[in-house]
Amino acid sequence: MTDPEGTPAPADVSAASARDASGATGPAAAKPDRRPGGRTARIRAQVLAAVRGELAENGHEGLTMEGVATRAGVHRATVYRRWRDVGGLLVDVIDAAGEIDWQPPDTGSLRGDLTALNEEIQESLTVQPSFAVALMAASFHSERAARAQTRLWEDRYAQCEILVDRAAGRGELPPGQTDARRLLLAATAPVYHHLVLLRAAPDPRLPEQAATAAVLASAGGAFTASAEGSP
Amino acid sequence: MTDPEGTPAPADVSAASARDASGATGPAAAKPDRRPGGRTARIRAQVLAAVRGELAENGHEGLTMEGVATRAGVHRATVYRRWRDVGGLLVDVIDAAGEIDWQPPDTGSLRGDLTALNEEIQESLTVQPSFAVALMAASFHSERAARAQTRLWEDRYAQCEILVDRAAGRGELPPGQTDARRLLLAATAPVYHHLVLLRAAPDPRLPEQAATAAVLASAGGAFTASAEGSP
DNA sequence: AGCTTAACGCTACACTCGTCGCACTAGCGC
DNA sequence: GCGCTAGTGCGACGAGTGTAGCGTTAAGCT
Repeated sequence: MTDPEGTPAPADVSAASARDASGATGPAAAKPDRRPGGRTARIRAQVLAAVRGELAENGHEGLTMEGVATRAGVHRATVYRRWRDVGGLLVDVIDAAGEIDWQPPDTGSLRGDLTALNEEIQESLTVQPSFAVALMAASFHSERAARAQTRLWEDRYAQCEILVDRAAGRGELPPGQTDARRLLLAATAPVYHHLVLLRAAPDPRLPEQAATAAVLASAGGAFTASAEGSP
Repeated sequence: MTDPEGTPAPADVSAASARDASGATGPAAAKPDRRPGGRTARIRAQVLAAVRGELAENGHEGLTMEGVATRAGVHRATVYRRWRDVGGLLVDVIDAAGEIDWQPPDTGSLRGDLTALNEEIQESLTVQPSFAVALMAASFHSERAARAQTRLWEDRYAQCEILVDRAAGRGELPPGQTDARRLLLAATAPVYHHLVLLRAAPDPRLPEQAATAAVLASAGGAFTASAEGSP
């Protein structure tokens, strides 16, 4: 009961149909899709729609396996077999959302880019229902949800490194290799911190102010590898 | 089932004995402590010790009401009556930890203070068992735990504002009223973000680097009220 | 010491959660 | 069309969760 996903093998049921682009693991290629035909696909669509509906009505608190199954018109056992737990449902919903084609903002200035990025983050944490908040809540119970959350943010940050490259090309950053990851972390973390940990009301000026602070810090050489903190 | 603490009145059972210093609310004063005598206090001590023990052994996942009751040698119903849910237990444990006598660091420089503060935060999120992580997990399920978490961090940040005041007195900050809260947020948020959301391994240099970045940003006037973002 | 009653122990109950075995439906290949 | 079987529906079960009623214990007060 302490480790809900201790068994490694039978957990790829939903991953088989959802995650095909990044199927770099071995067993995924050996068993790509046994029977992806009409009924299976239809049930998956019904269940994912039910997850979205439940999330919209009851929030991430009211997202229960039985509620999803009832709303989808599917038996509980089917949902348990294919998605295992709430984290698996959320992972599949997010993967199915197809946000791989997300692009970081490009406003012409580093400060503008970071501000736009922060506004996106603030909205993703504020909008109802918030998949980001639901995934965070689930990540404390489901290891798969935790990995999905880490992967999601990791991909986003990797994509956002181009913002720093572009800024360096425009000469907005001081000479020396700036650590893009630390700059992005400093710029975006306050928004997340303010909304999730402090649970304060969203401040419409915070995205810009956090971005400005990060730009100023980088102008001071806080994120350059030639600074003092690196051996 | 969707709202475990919809009833407002009977939720102050544990608050009666735990929260006496900040009893600014009305009903707390009307019924301060009906019978705080030997048995009640002893059972509370046993239960809170059991919570700490369960947390240390099984983590915040394995923290269940029945496990706590069994370990404390107390009946389940008693734990349910006095603490209502897991969030109530955590709230009481944290209140009982007596962290009112916590003092922000004083190293002689703003950067040193913020670095020391960040190292404390990093340790509190890294140490096993981490009450901070457990409280975060519980805050997604229990409204009382969420409020306790907000209150805890709010108090900490309020106490830390003295760091900014001292730095201003030493002339480390630019002229103009600096927003202490935003400075602290910018300094501390990256550590939390890095460990919780990105779930990355603790970086021993991150506390110092985040503190340095915040100091540089404040030197650039990012947190002064006379800057552009304030009407 | 004796009385009052808040608080605890105990039993029983209803309910949810997650799993298992079996029957059956419907893709898929022939 | 016709088998084969992956996938689903169904019912039942065990374990865990939370509540209610009632008897018992012991704290607080005179």
